[in-house]
Order: sequence, then C-alpha cells, then structure tokens
Amino acid sequence: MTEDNHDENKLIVQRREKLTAIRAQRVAFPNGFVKEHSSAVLTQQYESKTKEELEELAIGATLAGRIIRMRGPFIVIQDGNAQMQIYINNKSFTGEQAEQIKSFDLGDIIGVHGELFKTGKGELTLRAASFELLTKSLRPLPDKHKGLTDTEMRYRQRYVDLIVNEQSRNIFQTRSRIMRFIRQYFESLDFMEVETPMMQVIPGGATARPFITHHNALDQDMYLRVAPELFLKRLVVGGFDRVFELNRNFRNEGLSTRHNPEFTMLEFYQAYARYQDLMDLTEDLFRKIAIEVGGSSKLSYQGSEYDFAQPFARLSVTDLIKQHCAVEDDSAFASTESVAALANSLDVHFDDAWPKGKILMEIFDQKVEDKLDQPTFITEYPIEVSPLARRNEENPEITDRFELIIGGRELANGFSELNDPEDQAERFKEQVAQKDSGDSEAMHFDHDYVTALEYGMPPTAGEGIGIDRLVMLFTDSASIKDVLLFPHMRLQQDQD
RNA sequence: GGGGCGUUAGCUCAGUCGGUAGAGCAGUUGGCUUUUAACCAAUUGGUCGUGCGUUCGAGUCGCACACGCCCCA
Repeated sequence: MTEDNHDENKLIVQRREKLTAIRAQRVAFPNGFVKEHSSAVLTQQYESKTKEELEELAIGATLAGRIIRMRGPFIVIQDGNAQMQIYINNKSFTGEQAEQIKSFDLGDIIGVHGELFKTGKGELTLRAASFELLTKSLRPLPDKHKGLTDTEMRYRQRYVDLIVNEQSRNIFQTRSRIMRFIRQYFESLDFMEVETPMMQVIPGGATARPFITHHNALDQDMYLRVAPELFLKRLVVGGFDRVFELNRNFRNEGLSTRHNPEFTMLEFYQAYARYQDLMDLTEDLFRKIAIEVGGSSKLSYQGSEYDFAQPFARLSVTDLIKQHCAVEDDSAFASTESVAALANSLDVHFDDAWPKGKILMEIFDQKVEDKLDQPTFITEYPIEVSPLARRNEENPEITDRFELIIGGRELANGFSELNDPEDQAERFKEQVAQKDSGDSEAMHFDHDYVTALEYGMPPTAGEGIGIDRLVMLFTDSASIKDVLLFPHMRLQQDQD
C-alpha cells in the first residue's frame, strides 16, 4: 500500500474522478470569490419578511459555504454556524452548468449569487442565478442525521467533528468567549497581561514532573514549564503590581478525563491583596462567567445544579476531614503519629517518610475531595505541601492558602504569597531533600527567585485557575478532551 | 498499573445455537423538480481492528496485541 491510497474507497475514487474532470475544464480550486453576505445576517434581517415583501424588495445576495444537505433542487449550505437553503434547479441551467449541479456532492464548498425568496413552506431561500464550485470535497461526510459519534474519530479528526456536530462547534465558541471575557475582566481590574518563559532552565511553581528538552546552541537541557508562578512573582518584585498570564502549562503525567499533558492555566498576582480577597474575586469571576455564557448565575453540570449567585462555602482541610471521616476532635491532627494512625484507620496508604501535612492531604484527596459537589473553598493547607505560600501568622503549621473545588474537581488554587526570602530558601531546601529521597514531583532550588525576593516583594496574593476544567464546567463536558480542539491521543500504529 | 466495555460498508448500527454478511443514511443510474430526515424505482459497496489458536467450518468461542471509552489505583 502506498501513502496515496491507504484508505481510499469507492466513494473517494468517484469524487477524484469528478475532480479530474473539473481540472480538465477550468481552475479546479478557484481563488478570489467574494463572499459578500452571511447566512446568519441575512436570516436575521429577512426571516420575518413575508413572501410578497421579499418579492418586492428583490434582495440580491452572494453567499458561500459547504453543502450539507441536498433535497432535489434544494441544497443547504453551512456558512459559519448558520445555514441557508439554496434553490438551484438543474433544469433552469443548461449544458456544463446543469452537469455541474448534478455532480455536486455533500461537503463541496460553493459560492452562489441570486435573489432571496420564500418557498411555499415559508423557508427563506436564495434562488441561484449563478454559482461556482469553489472547493471539491473528496471525502464523504458522516451520516447526515447521526453525525460523527465515534469518540476516537471526533478527537483524531476534529475537523470532521466540527463540520457535522454543532454541539462541538458550540463548545469551542463558548471556550473562546470565556477566554475573551477573562481577559476583559482582568483588564477592567487594571491587571496587565504578560508572557513569561515556557522553556525554563529550572522548572518551578508547582509540584509536578516536567517535560525535558534540549537547547542545542546553548548545549543545555531545558524544561517545559509546569507553571509560570515564579516568573510572575518576579514581575511583582519589578513593580508590576497586577499581572496575569493565560496560557499553556505542561506536565509529564498521565492522560485522563481531567488531565491533558498540556493544559491552559490562568495565573494572576495582585500586590497588597490577601488570599481572602482572591476568594472574593473568584466568586465574582465565576458568577460573571456563568452570566456571560448562559445568561444566568445558575448552571447544570453532569446532573448537579450550581448557583454562583450564592457565596461559596469556606472550610478548612481539617474541618472537612472531620465532617467526612467521622473524626471527633482535633487531637487526631496533633502529631505525625496521630495523623498516620488516622490514615491507617481510613485505609489511606502513605509513605512512612512523608511529613504530617502530606499524609493529611493524602487523606483529604482520597476521602474528601471528590465528595465535595457544591462550590467550596478549602483553606488552611499544611505548610509541607505549600512551599510557595505564606505561613499563617497564628499557626505556623498551615499556610494562607485555598483551593476551589466544584463537582469534586479542583478548579483553582491560590494563596497569600510567601515573600520572606529566608523562609523561601528554607522551603526550597526541604523540597530538594524530598527530591533527593525520590519524589520526582518535588521542586528545584531556584536561587535567582530567592534573590528576587531579597530585593523585596510587596505583600501579594496569587491564584491559578485551570481553564480547561472551567470550560468543562460551563459547557457541561464530561471529559477534558471535549474542550480541547486537538487532545493528545496515542499514535495509531500502521497495520501494514 | 488493575478491571469492565467496545472495534462489522464512507457514517450510524443489527448480526440468534459456530454454518459462509444485513439495514438506514451516503453513493451510482433513472424519474420527479417550491422540498424540509424530500419522494419514487433500480443498484453498487465488506481483509468483520491485527495475529495466533480451537473446529469440518469462526463476525460469533479462546489467547495475545493495538486503539478507544468507562471505573479503580
């Protein structure tokens, strides 16, 4: 088998023959057709006119789009997210033009000029006075009623999915609208959008395994960033008091319905703010996105109902463990031994070398997180799992940090930033110790970042919001792949 | 990593007890030509994911592998 015909079938052969015939007569893929109107606008302007009014107005229009239906002399073209019916009777044309109409296939892209009218059944229709085949489609479209439902094909050939599945187009249009709204929202609050390195010599800002690459000219290994955090805070040191970045992160981890190796993150930092301010901001942002996307503060996700007009619950890690694990009082959290005993009693597995806070979070992750349906801010994260967060002034074991959980999924993570350079240096040392003892997700020591803090970072709060999961929430999508245009898939092996 | 389910025509899917492959849509030919999942008549289309095995005989049973989906870790 050759590359050219590896999946050719009779339907494609027939279309290729049509294309060959077209090539013999004229330019097969003509350029320069001027599409003067759009189906969406014409429909909006003239849908309400009567048959008689349209006849009197004699509206001329020039449209272009992909043929998605053929019903005798009627064909329907898809033009953006709208459609327009064209009346194009081959009996009204002669010779080569009549033959061209007969040879149209579903999927072909045509340009049409004519006058608008209403059919006997009242549908706004363009009567073709002239037409031009702009692009011959060589591959048959999926079933016109059922569309393309095979999930694997929808992800691998997203272009086909987008042609035939309106629902899929809607998701990505909503995603775009959310991205635009977030930018406007932060700009309205005087945040500045910035771009920081995606290729980093020291990967920092999150506990996660990075992708490694190599820069030839510098002969130096580099990492794709797992987070932009440390660079954004350097900018706060530099005097940009409100910054945000909305772009891709990369983590060398497994794929799931909630994980893709590259994913989009919003991170923002606000000087002279505390983590409580960011919780307020987050509630406001989610409420406004809900209204922007769905026109209401209420939304339904995978069978659960949320109302973002209501304040989100704010509960500490230990509060929630007490609630969900039938723990009576705080003595269970007093020492490493007592927390380990609690983990054992709940059948939560942990490594004996882990510090108390890490065992505590393992309990939380396994026994609490996915049970939290309604929006909840989790607060009072242990210091051992929060190496970049500010230590709480009253309780040195916890940080001024929160995560937002909705529908059992982590949507956001924020905290008052650690701006004490000496404390930060100690935290990096602990991370390096964990890395040396085999934790591939632990952080590197970033000396330059400590240097930046030594110049002085104002009291600051920062947050990251997972945009893919946020889009899942607002589009009622069960899998992250449904909100990624081109999700990562395993390479299909050649079966030759 | 473990378990479950799936993979049959271009698409969406049937396929009974293991007996030699079916439908709708799309396509082709003709008719109709203001239709609405257009209609009428005729008709084409298959390495049943890949490989091995059991069997006189495998889409169907077994094993392995590939890819996907779901659940668990």
